[in-house]
Amino acid sequence: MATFDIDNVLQQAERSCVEHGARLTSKRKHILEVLLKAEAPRSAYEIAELYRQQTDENIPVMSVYRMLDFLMQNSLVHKLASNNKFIACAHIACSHSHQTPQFLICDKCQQVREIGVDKQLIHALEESIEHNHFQLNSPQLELHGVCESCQQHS
Amino acid sequence: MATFDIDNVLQQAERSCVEHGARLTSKRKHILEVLLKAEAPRSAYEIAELYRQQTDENIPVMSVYRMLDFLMQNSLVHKLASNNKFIACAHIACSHSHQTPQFLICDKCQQVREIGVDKQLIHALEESIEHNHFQLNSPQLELHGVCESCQQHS
DNA sequence: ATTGAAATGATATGATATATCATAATTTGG
DNA sequence: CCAAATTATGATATATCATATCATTTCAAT
Repeated sequence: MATFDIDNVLQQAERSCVEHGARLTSKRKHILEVLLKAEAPRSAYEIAELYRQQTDENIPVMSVYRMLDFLMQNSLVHKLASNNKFIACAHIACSHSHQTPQFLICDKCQQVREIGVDKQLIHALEESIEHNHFQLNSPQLELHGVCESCQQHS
Repeated sequence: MATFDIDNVLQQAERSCVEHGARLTSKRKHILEVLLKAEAPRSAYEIAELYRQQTDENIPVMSVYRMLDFLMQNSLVHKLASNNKFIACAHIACSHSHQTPQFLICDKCQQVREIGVDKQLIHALEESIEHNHFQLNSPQLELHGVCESCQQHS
């Protein structure tokens, strides 16, 4: 990852938090930065370790969980339920409003692509589900498979 | 649940295992029975506890995990990645071949419905994803929300 | 019966996550 | 500006989920 400008993304995150009256403290920002630099989803414990390496400061895992909660509430980070890891939102710097994320998780290299599935498709899925008299919270999809690069190198 | 005939389902499970040369031992069968009787998804530790209650026999959690693995390999049980719990397949007694399961998980009462999303829809979703040059393993969907009954009683 | 393979038990340990109370930092209202 | 209130973070303990590994038992096939 990190092909984008991390500083720019962080600034945008800052702006977005200010707008919502949320406090993006220095530590929370560092946690987000760790995830932005990571090439793959990380567990809370991995994040704590990376935080130590990158800031030379110790951080309790407890705090990491709390900061991740904050970041998730503000749509800056997503949790992948299928592997209990966390990932920075790929659309922080985008201007358009955030839609429900859909993830393609490569089971070989662990890299994740956050994609925008066709809205009509998602809408149809929602309809089909509401047919079952079920009220969706958020249709976050996590799809496991093999990414293009890993397909070639196998 | 348990509006269906558990014994019948167990017999069908037996038949299906024999066909595939898989050994549905007495303990494995009991584990499946525990899940068939449960009203909601259960964790491996909960299953071990229910097993004790229902058979008056102790069982190591290790063994439960192994037996769950077996049952999953034989499509008799599914794992819900989003909450680390297990559920009996809703289609064991159905004659038609098993398709990839789609789950509606109620975040209030924890009950789960295993639904058949429209095949065309799933197909379209798969296409859309393969457009991204991603090779799907299995499009198991876990969708969180509120079920009909809980919507009414809130 | 003997042997080999599969299943289960037993023990240890790793990995993920939450509860709770204490302390520190920040905001707010006078 | 200060005190109180709120929010954030630290520290400790413990719950919960899962795997590794080696020993023992069961079962099927000869």
